[in-house]
Amino acid sequence: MDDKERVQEIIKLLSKEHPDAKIALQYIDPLELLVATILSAQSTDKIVNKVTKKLFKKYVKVEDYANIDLKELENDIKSTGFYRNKAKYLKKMAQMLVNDFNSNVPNSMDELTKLPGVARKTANVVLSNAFGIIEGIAVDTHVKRLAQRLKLTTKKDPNKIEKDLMELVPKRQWQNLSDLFIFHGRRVCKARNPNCKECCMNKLCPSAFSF
DNA sequence: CTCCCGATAT
DNA sequence: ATATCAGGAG
Repeated sequence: MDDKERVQEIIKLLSKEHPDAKIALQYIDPLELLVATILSAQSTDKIVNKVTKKLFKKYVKVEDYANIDLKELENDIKSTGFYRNKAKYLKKMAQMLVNDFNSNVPNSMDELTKLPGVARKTANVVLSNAFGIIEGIAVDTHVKRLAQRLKLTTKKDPNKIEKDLMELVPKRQWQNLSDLFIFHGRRVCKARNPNCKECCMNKLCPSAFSF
């Protein structure tokens, strides 16, 4: 069986195991999702959701981020880590949204990736989940790790991994693939001590039991 | 490539 | 103690 057939079997098995696989970040509009996704870098959805619960009551409009004192914003997001960079990105991003995008979150890859702190991963998450627009596959640390272990790619660069996956999987499954890999990566195919014994697709994985 | 960085699991 | 967590910029 070639890789295209193998990945279809993988998706089938993962869908059965994780029928609830979908984004775990809490948000009610594109701005909230954009902010939550930026905060999620090298953090967990659990921590981000805890932070945004308070954050989204205090910051409702882009102007609220654009006008805030940087130190205060840093303090509000501190527990997500990388808080100085993230605060700087959020404020500059909000200023750009006000100045160049009429205070709205844009809905195209080109426009989103112009924003400070937003590259393809964040843009893909916002486009697909907030706007229903599929332009690519969100390759985060989990998608990267699983794609490599399953040998669906030989690349290291997330953008190249995204390209390989896009050629391997039909567009209608791009979103689901990302969600399934993230769920499975958190629960079973963990970075440390992956649970190959309990993994539903260990027969399809070249790396199974090799850790 | 390095740097950013607190919270959590092992 | 240390690796890792829904990354991106310089």
